Amino acid sequence: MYAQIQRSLARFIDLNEDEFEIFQNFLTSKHLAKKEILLRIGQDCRNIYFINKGCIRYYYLVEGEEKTAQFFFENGWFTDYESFLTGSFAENFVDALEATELLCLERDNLAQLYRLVPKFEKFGRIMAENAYLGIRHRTKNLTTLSAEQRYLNLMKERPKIFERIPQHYIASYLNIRPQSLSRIRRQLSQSAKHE
Amino acid sequence: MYAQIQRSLARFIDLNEDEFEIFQNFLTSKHLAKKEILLRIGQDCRNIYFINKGCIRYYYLVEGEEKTAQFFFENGWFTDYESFLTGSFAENFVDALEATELLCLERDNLAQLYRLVPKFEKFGRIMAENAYLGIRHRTKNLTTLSAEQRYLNLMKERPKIFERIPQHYIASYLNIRPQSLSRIRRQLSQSAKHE
DNA sequence: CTCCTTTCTTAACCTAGGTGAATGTCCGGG
DNA sequence: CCCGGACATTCACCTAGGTTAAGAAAGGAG
Repeated sequence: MYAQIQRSLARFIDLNEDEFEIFQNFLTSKHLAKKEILLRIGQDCRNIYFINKGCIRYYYLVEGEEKTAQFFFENGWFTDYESFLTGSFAENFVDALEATELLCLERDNLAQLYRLVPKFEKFGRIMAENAYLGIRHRTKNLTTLSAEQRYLNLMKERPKIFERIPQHYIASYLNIRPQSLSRIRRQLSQSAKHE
Repeated sequence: MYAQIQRSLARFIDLNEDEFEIFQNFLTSKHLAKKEILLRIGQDCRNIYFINKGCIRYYYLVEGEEKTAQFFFENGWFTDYESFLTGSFAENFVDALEATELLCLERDNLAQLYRLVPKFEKFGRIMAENAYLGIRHRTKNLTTLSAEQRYLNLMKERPKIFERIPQHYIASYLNIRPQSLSRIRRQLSQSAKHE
């Protein structure tokens, strides 16, 4: 149950047995059914989550329409950073696209960890840095590439997404309508034929 | 010279005199003329900068065209995070829009600070967290608002920008062409008249 | 297997914002 | 004070992607 998270953590900070045990004792586990909602808008996201198994969608609503900001898979970490860091109400939803198993680390426990094992400041820092690098990359894509380029790019960078996630969610992640994604796919397959 | 940075730092971490002095000794200062380039694409951004005075533009090139990612003013911190954190070559430019005075903290010195004064891990973490929150906000704007809404929004949130920064840079920050910003401004002023 | 829901595709039409080119304005340097 | 270059505006035209509506395919519950 803790093998994956231990491996993931080891990539950020060196912990001895005792330190990892302190960490481990702060964790709780949670199981989500497919489509189950983990976080609703207006809630306080008090946890950082590690995904042992499954797939998570992070999204928000704009005039009733769901906009997907990110997908997370096994061995990934996620949280609603705005809410987690500032204690403010989340402006986002999180749900499970598959049956999913999570490990949860509460904000207060992380704060305690910072005190008990100062090395965890580094963990917190690296989490934030990675979150930053990820969204920076995404934003650059969104502002500089056409929809078609974003689609091709995503296929190259994260082909796994196309094996597990329904197309209309992918469209939403690409910030286009499902119809537009269909159109792009057709155009690409036609221009491929004519070669 | 160090009064501003001390005040800014105090909002993140509590330091005693000695600790601040250690920090201060790691700083160097730098003066930029208007339009002077601080960081070029392909360079390694080895510093975090604090702005004592002036105004900085952070941008990148897409097919020869400058895309403004952010503006920074007095009492703000900035760096090219991708490059600073990973040591990779910067994909961005930084230049001064006005005569600007900076304080510079080198990557290696920050790493030393982490060792000498572990509290600075918290500083590093909060820097990264703030960078994350900032870009997240911007990305949400870019993906959910029309150009006109982004313009109105920016006027409300950061009116200072309009007093100091030429309009074509603002257009670039809004991710539209200068012509489009002109059109939007005209439309707004006309619809204002008809009320 | 059947029915119902969800997902995907196609097509006709629309619109926000890009493009290119011309004109006007302003500002700093000689 | 004047000239050249940078900046802003306007207009005519274009196009990527949105919208609406319909039907086809796929998949889960009973």
